Order: sequence, then C-alpha cells, then structure tokens
Amino acid sequence: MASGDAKQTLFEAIALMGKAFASPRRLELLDLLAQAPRGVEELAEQSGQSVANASQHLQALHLAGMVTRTREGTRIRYAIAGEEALRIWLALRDASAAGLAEVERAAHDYLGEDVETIGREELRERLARGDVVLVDVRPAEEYAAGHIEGAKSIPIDELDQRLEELPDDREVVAYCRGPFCAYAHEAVRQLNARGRNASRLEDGWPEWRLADLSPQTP
Amino acid sequence: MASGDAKQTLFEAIALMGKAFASPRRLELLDLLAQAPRGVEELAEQSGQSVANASQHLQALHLAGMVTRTREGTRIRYAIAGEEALRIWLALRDASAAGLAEVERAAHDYLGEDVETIGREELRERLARGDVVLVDVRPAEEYAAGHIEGAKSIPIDELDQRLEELPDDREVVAYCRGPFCAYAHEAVRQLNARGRNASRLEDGWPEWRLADLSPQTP
DNA sequence: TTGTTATTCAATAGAATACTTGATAACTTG
DNA sequence: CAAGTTATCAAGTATTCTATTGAATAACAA
Repeated sequence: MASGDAKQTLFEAIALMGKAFASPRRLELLDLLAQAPRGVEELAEQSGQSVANASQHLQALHLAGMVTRTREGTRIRYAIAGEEALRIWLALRDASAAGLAEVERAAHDYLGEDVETIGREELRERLARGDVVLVDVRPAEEYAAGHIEGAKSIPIDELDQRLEELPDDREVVAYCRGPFCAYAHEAVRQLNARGRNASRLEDGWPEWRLADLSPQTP
Repeated sequence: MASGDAKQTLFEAIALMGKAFASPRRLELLDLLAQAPRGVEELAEQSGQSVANASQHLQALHLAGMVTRTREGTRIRYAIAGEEALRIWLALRDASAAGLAEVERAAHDYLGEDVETIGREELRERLARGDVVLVDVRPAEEYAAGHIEGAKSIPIDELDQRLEELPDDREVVAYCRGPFCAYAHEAVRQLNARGRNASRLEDGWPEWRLADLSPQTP
C-alpha cells in the first residue's frame, strides 16, 4: 500500500480549494461573479474594498480554480470558473442558510417582509403558455451577460418610470440575483403598491443557469 | 434598501461554513465520517493526529454544522451532518480533482495503475439481473454503518483468505470509500492475479448513498 | 469514594492571513 | 515616446489559525 503521503497531498489540494470559501470578502466577490464577469476595479467598488485587496482575493480564487481571468486590452476580466464552481458556491450558500438561524434572521432583516413567490418549474410552464411577463430587475450589465430567455430588462432603479412598458393584462414575475437579493422583493412590493399582480422567482439567474446546464438539479 | 450590514452578516455566516473546509486535517476527519460515525479517539488515530487536536477540529466542524455529536455513555459519537454536508464535501473533492493536475498525480501515485471500472447505473442494472457478486472491501465497521444493498463484506485484509466465498460463476465488483480510496483497486488487482474476472465501482459508498437520497445527482 | 476512560479546555508559540500603503508592470492612447 | 489606465507586487502590522502540552471534566465501574 502506498504511503499516507500521497493521500495527505490530496487533502491539502482540496483544502486549498476550501480556503477559497473561507473569507467573507472572497465570497462576496464570487457572488458578484456568479452574476456577470467583471474587472477588478468594478469588483472592488461593488464589494466595498480596496482595489489591491480585491486583486489579492481574486488571485486566491484563481489559484483555487474558482475563477478565470482574461486580459481585455487594459483591463482584466474575471469570471466564475464554470459549472463546478457555481455548484459549490450555491451548495454552500444553501447549506448555510438551511443550517444557521442567524442567516435566516440576517436575510429577513435585509429582504423585508415576504412577497409572493413562484418556483422554477411553474415559471417555466407559465412562460411556455405566455401567461406572464418576466422582468429581470438586475443592473443592465448583468442582464447583458446572461438572462432567462424571454425576460425583459428593467433595472430596479428604473422600474417606477417604466411601468407602462409592462402589459397590464398579464401577471408580472420579477427575478434578480438569487434568494438573498433584495431587488426582486422590492420590485414586487412596488408593483403591488401600484395595484399590479406580481410575484418573484424563488431564486435567481445563477440557479436558473445551473439548472439548465445540468437538468437534474432540484 | 437595508444596510449592507445584514448582507455582510450573510457572507460571514457562509464563510464560517467555508472555513470548515480550509484545513486538510479537518477534511480528513470529514472523509472518515462520510463512511461511518466514530468516536474522537478512533478518528484521531485513523487520521494520524493527536486526540486533543482532532477534538478541536471536530468542534470546528460541529460549529459549522457539518457534523453532529451524540453522547453514548462515556464516548461521543460524531457523524456527518446530513445530505447537504455530504454533497458539499463530494462536490469540493470532485472539483479539486477535476481542476488540479497535482491531485491527479497524487491520486495516481497512491492508487497505482488503473483497473477496470464500472459505473453506478451499470452496476445497478447488473445487480438487478443477479449478474455480479458485489463485495464491500472496507473495514467491517464501515460496512456495518451502511452499505450498498446486496453487498457482501470482505475487508481487504481478509480477501485472500476468503476467496472461496465468492462464487466463481459470476464476475466480482468491488467497492470501497470512493474514487480516491485504494482498497477497491487493490482488491481487483488481487482478484485478477488469481485469474478472477473483476472490476471496481467508479466511486464508493458515500456517492451511492447520496444518489439514493436525491436521485437527480449525476 | 477512588480509579479509569474518553473528551474537552486553557495557554502558548509559531505559521498563515488580511488589509494598508506605496511602488511597479502591462498595456492603450495621444 | 510620454501620459494615463488598470492591475499586481512588496513590505509591514494586526489578527487569526494551528498544533502542542498539560490540566480539567464527565460518565461510569469497582
């Protein structure tokens, strides 16, 4: 039987990847990248940290194989590394949410009171029937980087000015970054306040995409 | 919109869970627990670390919600926390194996040359047809804690003395802890050396169990 | 009670990590 | 080529993590 040494190397390599998920700052970057690829400066700003720091975290993520980097002229574009990376990140997030009351509480504080929710499968069926208007309320760049087929982009900031763009004979479904993203909640509240029938997709774009990539995900 | 504070808390809570996967020693404990529940002392010994150290790591895993602990008289029995924990651990392990050439190399050093492999689905079909003898070559306690239905327990150490227990009109399939466990490889080599037709299941008990728990896993 | 066994706690030294600031490198554009 | 962007590197300090040691606790048996 081989030495325990090789086995040790194995665990060390996996831990290297695990370390990538051990810092809130890195997770925040990963969360942003799950929506759309970005440059270092944008990532730094949107996650509220210094550029140098963000760069270091991004390198750590890159070393762990969780993100890819491509040079685009003068900027470097980071993107999430692929299905595996996305799957781990979502699994970790969900497990944490399921396990810790603290997360629940924080989420509730952040998201506000509940609004009506619709599941992925139901949405798919109703889209096929032409039964609903689907609105992507994330920032326009994230929509541009990828979105649910058939969705219309109305960033949450512009929603109240662009209400008439939504046909009023159909129910509205809003979605955003995921279950812990406040945009869709907010959108549904605004729509309800205007007397519109609206609900939000239970999760967001990354989950939808992952489900499309590997149809067996629940 | 709520403060970024609650959002921050969210990432911190997830990172807490991520930290659980950031140390090779902890991962080794988790890997053992993925096979069967155990007491602290056994875990310490089987992973080659001091009892106090193992205890601390186990507490970290417990805090992160990855393991459960139950008192049983004078000993405390740790077990992997559930489907979620198992899924994350396997996802991480696979992603690491897929991404890093180093892991490949270490695995190859450890496992030796390739032997014939059979997939989960194929095994399931052939078991249903009564076409193969399935042998669990892990230690007896791990078999006792859970095994593939229809498998016979022959720990790898005893295999050469118990060859006649295997009917020689059927092919043998061996399985063990998972793709990086050497037992099944070794078993197939031994069987081949005796002129038996044998192959190993491509992964192991935890993967089989997870697939049963949530049938959609690939 | 007094051992015995199994586990955890507390203290500590050394290693690794996080974030800051200021300098440097790679590439574009004028 | 010089000036301007964008990203990384390097060094320093504060913090956190890891593994070790030896002592403390909890459950049980004699």
